[in-house]
Parts: sequence; C-alpha cells; structure tokens
Amino acid sequence: MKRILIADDHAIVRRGLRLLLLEEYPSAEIGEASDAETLINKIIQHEWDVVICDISMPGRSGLDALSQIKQMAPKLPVLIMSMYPEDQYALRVLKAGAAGYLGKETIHDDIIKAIHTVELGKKFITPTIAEKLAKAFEEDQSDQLHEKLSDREFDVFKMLASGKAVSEIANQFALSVTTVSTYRSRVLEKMGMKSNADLTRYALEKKLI
Amino acid sequence: MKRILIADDHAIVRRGLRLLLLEEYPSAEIGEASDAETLINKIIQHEWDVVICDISMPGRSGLDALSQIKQMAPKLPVLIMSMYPEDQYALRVLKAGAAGYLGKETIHDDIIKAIHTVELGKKFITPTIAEKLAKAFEEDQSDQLHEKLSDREFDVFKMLASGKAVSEIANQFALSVTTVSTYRSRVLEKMGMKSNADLTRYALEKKLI
DNA sequence: AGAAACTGTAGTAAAAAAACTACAAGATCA
DNA sequence: TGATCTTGTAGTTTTTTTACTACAGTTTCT
Repeated sequence: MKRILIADDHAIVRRGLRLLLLEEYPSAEIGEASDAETLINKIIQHEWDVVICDISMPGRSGLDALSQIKQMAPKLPVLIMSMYPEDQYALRVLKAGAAGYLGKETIHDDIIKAIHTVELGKKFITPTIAEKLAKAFEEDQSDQLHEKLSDREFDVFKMLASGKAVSEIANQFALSVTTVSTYRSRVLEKMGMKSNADLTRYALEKKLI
Repeated sequence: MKRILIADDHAIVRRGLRLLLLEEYPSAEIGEASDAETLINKIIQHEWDVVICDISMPGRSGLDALSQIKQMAPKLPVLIMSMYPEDQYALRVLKAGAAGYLGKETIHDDIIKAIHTVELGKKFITPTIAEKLAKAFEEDQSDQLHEKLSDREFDVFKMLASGKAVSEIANQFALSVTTVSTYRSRVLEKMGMKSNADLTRYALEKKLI
C-alpha cells in the first residue's frame, strides 16, 4: 500500500503519472499537487512514502520546495523530474537532497525502478548521472563553484558580490543592462544560489573580493 | 589669493555664497558646480584650496562626491553644508572625511572662520558637534553602527543582510512593501552604507547572522 | 513646556531588476 | 559529423525596488 505524492503543474503529466503508477501498484494512494505550496501542505497533512516532483513548477519553485521538504521531513525520498536532459542540474538537485533525478529520457520502467530504490532509502542514480557525479567529485566542483563560470560571468559575479548594481556593471562594461542581467541569472543558476547576498557570502568566504 | 569651489544645486545659494566670500576675500577665485559630476570634473581640472559642498544635491550625491574627492585629493579640505540641523549626520559626514559641517544655523562669520580653520589642515568643529563627537566616541558608536537602529529597523537589517528581498520581508512581517523599503533606506542611511552587500559584509563581520 | 528628532507606517510615481526568450558562433561529446 | 551545450549578447514584459513624501505618536534635548 504505497502512498505516493505527485507534484507537477501540468494536469496531463499528473494524470499520466498516476495511471502509470496505478498500473504497477493498483492499490496505491496517489496524491497530487499542482504547485509548491500545495505540495508542502500535503506533506504536512499526511505521511507519504515517496514524492515525485517536477523541478520547473511556476516560480522556480522545484528546488526551493525540495530544500523545504528536506528541512521538514529529511527522510522522505523526493524524486525530481525534469524536462531537461541529465545535465549539470542533476548534480545540483542531488546536492540539494533529492533521492534521484528523472530526466526527459526517463521511461516507464525507470520510474518504477526509481521508486523501489528510493523506498529503501537509497538513491536512484542513472549511469549517465553516475558518471557526471564521478567527474564532479574528481574536479571537486562542489568546492570551487565559481570555476564553472565563464570569464564574463565571473567578472559580473565579482562585481555583484561586492555590491555593484546590475546597471552599474552594464555601464562599466559597456553592455546592455539586460545582458548583465542574463549573466547574473546564469551565475546564480550555476552556483545554485538565489540572491546577491549569497554571492557576497561566497566571495568573502573564498576571499575572492 | 584663495581658490574656493562651491557645489550646490541651487543657483541662489551659490550666488549668495559667492558674494559672501568675495566680501571677505575680494580677489578670490570662486568656482561653481551645480552637481556632483561637475564638481568632480572641476577638481580634476584645477587646483583648489577649499571646497564647500552641499550634501543634498540631486541623487544623494553629496556623501558620494565626498568620498570620491577624498580618494582623488585626500588633502583638499571639503566643508559640507546642509540644510539639516547639526544632528547625527554631521558625524557621518566627518567620518567620511569632511573638514567640517556647516548646519542650517551657520552664519556668515562661521563660514569665514571655517575656511580659515580648514586651510590650516585642521577640522572646523562647532561646539555642538564637538559634544556629539565626544558622546559618539564614548559610546564607540562608530564600531556599533547597528545599535543606532530601532527594533524594526534592526529586524529588517538582519533579513536584508541575509539576502531576503524587501518583498519577502514585507510578507513575513505583514507590512507593506513600501514600509519595509523605508526601513531599508533608514538603515542604509544610519549605517552610512549604500548596498545590501555592505549590510551583509557588516553582519558577517559582527557575526550578527 | 516646546521644539526638534525619531519611529512606525504607507502611498505614488519613477527607475531598476528579473524572468523569459532568442539567436548565432564556438566547444564538445558521442 | 551531427546533436547538444556553452557563451556572449540583447529585446520585451512583468515584478521589484527606490526615491519622495507624509503623518501621527514617542522620545529627547533645551
């Protein structure tokens, strides 16, 4: 009698997933949430065995929700789904505590396998991701976040970290404000951070400024 | 043959000051600037003995200009004028390197006296300010900037320093965004800082977060 | 007691930033 | 050698932030 909670903003996806799961576990209890808030509430109100959560719900909230869940219920396994291929974001998601990453190539069997795996408290790692993990580990990527930045991104990063406004930076580099803004987004994305203050903290810690 | 540079955005004030100065120094060379940029340019182009600068030129630029001047020409004495009474901001101005603070009660004689004083490389301090200085010193105010904040301001300060957005804070305290924004302005003003990154740095240094 | 300053609060309007989107050229991986 | 990623760049639209301003209680000097 599994209790599985699905979070995705597309009703179609939820429906598909539900059918797929019921096929395997006919008597399972399936919950649905269409946004991060509902997801959190359902987790508070009820116990679940596994959560399957799309990362790109409205408002970038997949990762946010994940960290919130990890605080509230550290043991509840959360499988993160994504429409993106198994790129570097998979690592970030795992770092944030996900029990597994289901990329866009994921097929039926993978999902069932993933559920079995994470229920045992283990992580579901596809071979592709395993390799990335190994590489990341070797490069100690997690400790040198900023090395993943391109030159331009790094410039922008340093200036943001020291408190410069996007417009100031644009001015100084003679770029459009939106360009600098895009760099900022990428920097935050790549470094898995969400505010300039995080950048400042990081830079201070690493003595980059 | 004194060379005095006046910076104020009101033509009337510049004119009045010019006449007043010429009365005392008939052969003085008087320069005028109506905004911070012009002020900086005139300082680059020409040597001056004293600068008299209003603190509230368009865009909060009085203090900014002062620190820029202090970097370019550390020895050039800058007298800061202000329409505000000699309150706590006088201290901030002095801390930023001004040679003296001329408040709204300043009279003719004070200005002349101030010029004489600062030309000798000394600071022009009125008794009122001297007292404030002493008190500030005693309280080591300069090292405990955050103690000047009110409770609400301090709350907001901490949250800003840890990277919360104004809107998040407003939400959490159930206040209007503009209210929180006002607190932010006051915090920045009181602490003599200009960006959230400064707050973060300060808070980290003092281990407040 | 009275003036001046400080605090908590918010509206309006203007400015800035963020999210999204797009695209071409170069890098890379399979 | 294609397919996929990354990088540099920017426009549009939506959301946030900021600058000003205001105002009524409190507190604080004189």
